[in-house]
Amino acid sequence: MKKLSKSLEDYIEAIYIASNGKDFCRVKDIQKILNVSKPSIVNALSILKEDGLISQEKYGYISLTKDGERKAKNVYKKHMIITEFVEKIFELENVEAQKIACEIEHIVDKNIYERMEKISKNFNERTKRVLYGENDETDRVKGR
Amino acid sequence: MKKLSKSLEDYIEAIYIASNGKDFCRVKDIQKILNVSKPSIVNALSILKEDGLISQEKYGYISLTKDGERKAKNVYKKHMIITEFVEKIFELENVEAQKIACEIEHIVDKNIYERMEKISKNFNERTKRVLYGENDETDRVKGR
DNA sequence: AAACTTAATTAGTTAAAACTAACATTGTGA
DNA sequence: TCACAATGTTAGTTTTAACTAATTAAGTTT
Repeated sequence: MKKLSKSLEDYIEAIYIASNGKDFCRVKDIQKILNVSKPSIVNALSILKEDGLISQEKYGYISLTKDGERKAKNVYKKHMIITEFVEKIFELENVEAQKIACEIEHIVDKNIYERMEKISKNFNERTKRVLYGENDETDRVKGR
Repeated sequence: MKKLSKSLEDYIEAIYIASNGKDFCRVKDIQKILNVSKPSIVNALSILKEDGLISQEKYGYISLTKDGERKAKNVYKKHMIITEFVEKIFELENVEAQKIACEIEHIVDKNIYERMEKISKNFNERTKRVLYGENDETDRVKGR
């Protein structure tokens, strides 16, 4: 299965989110999520169709194929992991973190987002203090 | 001063690096750094010229203007900060970190890379242990 | 200084990803 | 049911950033 471009990753992720539990969505649902013109979407859909990641007949519902769903879930998971990581490590609002995740998700490979996941899983107040170099219990013990 | 596109940021950074202390460089020096064709470089130079960030006469040396140098230093500094951060937090080789930094540097804003800087400055073995959830002194004290 | 090599430029093309305007289809309310 | 609104598609354009091939200029060597 060949690699999708950044923008196609965004589209397939948006289709997944737009479907929201159901097994289909429509162009307008994607539009709400991505804020691009309908022709842009239609064009992207035609490529995803060629790649066998979605199916849709003219003027009809859009749905992910097995392959497409696998792909979409991957992208989405990555997105979630990165958002959480960015949110925690830089102390950002979710909305802000989302924005950054959107861009970073096309850059980082598995190795890295697995590390992000690990770090997030472990993250707490102390992590934050240690990270930003504020004093914590350990420092007091050592008399600094 | 208007914002440069990602690729122009890369070009101006490359010019800065290619100049390497001197106050000029040549197209071929940029080519070594960016691995793009000469026409691509020439085209980028024409835009940077229009924007008043570099000066060059035909077939001549390329040099940054005051504005251009300021801009270039900014981009370069950002690049260094991000590289260091990525290197430390994900335990990557410098080369790997560089690659990621190249892409991320066009995404993150001041607020974020200042946080990166802070984190890097403070980073040590203990930070790493805490981040990845391995036991350290504090844990032992607490008898976990 | 003529010939050759290296470097830079010009001209023209390509590809990705967006857009607008115009058109087609579907669905709904009067 | 027919008209209108909402949705989707087509066609054509624009922008950005790359490319190759061909040309021109500069620098070196003999």
